[in-house]
Amino acid sequence: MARQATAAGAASKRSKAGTAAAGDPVKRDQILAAATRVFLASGYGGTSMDAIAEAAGVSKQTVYSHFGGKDALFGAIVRKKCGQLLEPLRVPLQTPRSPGGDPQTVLSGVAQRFLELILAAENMAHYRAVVAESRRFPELAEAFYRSGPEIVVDNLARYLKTMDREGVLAVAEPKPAAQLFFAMLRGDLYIRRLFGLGPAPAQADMRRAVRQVVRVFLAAHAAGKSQRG
Amino acid sequence: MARQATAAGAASKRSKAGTAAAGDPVKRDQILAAATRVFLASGYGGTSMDAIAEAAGVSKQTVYSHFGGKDALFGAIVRKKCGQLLEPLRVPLQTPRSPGGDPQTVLSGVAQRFLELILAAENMAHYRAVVAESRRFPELAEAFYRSGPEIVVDNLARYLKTMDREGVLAVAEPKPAAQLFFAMLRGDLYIRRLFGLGPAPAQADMRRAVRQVVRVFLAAHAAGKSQRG
DNA sequence: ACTAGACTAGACCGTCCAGTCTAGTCTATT
DNA sequence: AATAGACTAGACTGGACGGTCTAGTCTAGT
Repeated sequence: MARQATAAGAASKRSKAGTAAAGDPVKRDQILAAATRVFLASGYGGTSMDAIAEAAGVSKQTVYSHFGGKDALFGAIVRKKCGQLLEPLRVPLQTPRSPGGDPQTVLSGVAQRFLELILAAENMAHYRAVVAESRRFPELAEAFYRSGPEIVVDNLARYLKTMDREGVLAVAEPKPAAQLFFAMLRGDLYIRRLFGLGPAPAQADMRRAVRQVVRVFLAAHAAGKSQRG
Repeated sequence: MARQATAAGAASKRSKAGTAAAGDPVKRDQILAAATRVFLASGYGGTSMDAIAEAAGVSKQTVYSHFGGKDALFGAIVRKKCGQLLEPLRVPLQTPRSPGGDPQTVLSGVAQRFLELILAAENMAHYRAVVAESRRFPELAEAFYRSGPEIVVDNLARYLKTMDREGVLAVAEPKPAAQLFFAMLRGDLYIRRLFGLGPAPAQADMRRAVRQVVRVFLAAHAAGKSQRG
């Protein structure tokens, strides 16, 4: 554990040389990629450092040089995936009062993308790992929440607020409404998948779920209603 | 692992003697209770058989005599908790068209009980354990789903079907509607708790969530609407 | 040619742990 | 008193694993 200082220090110092050839960062990415695969497939406890080194095609010592130890490596891969989580969701709400989108279209798009995201095998595994280790690594659980659910909700809440202001929808409390919207999408399709029951849902299943959720949400927030939440 | 036959056989045979004094089932329950505590607190991988034996105040060998090994013991405690899951929910829908319950009251009751149930620390831990080990023990994940989410949904779906038939609500597809209802309750309150963020929610938070969910659900299924789901 | 630093292969250490085994205790039946 | 069966305490085995260490290779810059 004290060893990491050596390697980390050396690594950050080495960047002075402009040698674009092989070296540090490539190996690092190899390890990160392999570790992601193995950790997400077998969980923290079920993964050995030997297995990671082998999967990365790298010596064990190299793993320890780049990352300090098992905990740190696990943390690194979880955080990295957290950072990538929302990439597919950065599109929709840049256009809050855009011309080409009535609420139903916008919400359907968000819902569809969100559903695809959370049902993707890799993200399921990520979620499972975070939940499983939320006791051992509470910071990771928090990081996940902040970089996933929270951001997504805030984005939608902002959109809903705008729609409310413009009289298109009636959303007295945008944040709880947005939370509910995404909660609805973590429905049966999701928990069945989380438990590994049955095959991956078909596109048709997902579209049906999206339609249902959007329909219910719009029914509750049709303009003119005075509801909160 | 082959050893369990000996003990199990002996145990089942011994029941001929009517000796109500100490003996088998008491120890068994001690072990089960302790194992539940330790497993749910530390997860499968983080729990040692020595720890369980000590927590149960029992010799290690006794643990192995009653249950065949670690896997079997874990399976036993998870299944047992699955069986107990729904006890607090067996009350509500015995009265589908009862006199004293408009849908809002009935649904609020169901929602409140469900929310209390899934937010209880012990059940959270149970859920976390099942999710974490759903790869290693897929049968347990399935058992959980069948004895938890599925039953609850079917109950509510039956109720909604009745309400639809009587024209009190408009629920074209009872089962998806019921699934959505419970999905809404697994909202922000729930995932924050699942990740161990923040303190246990106050009663007021829960009541607010229940109100929101019931309001949205009823808005979408008000009698007269022709919606599906 | 020399050197420095990243890398490899794999031996190695200490620890933890599932599961087994032994020796002995306690209780109840016969 | 003798016996049988459940239990206890704890030593023990075998293997897995996190992490360290050694010896040596390969590549670049000097």
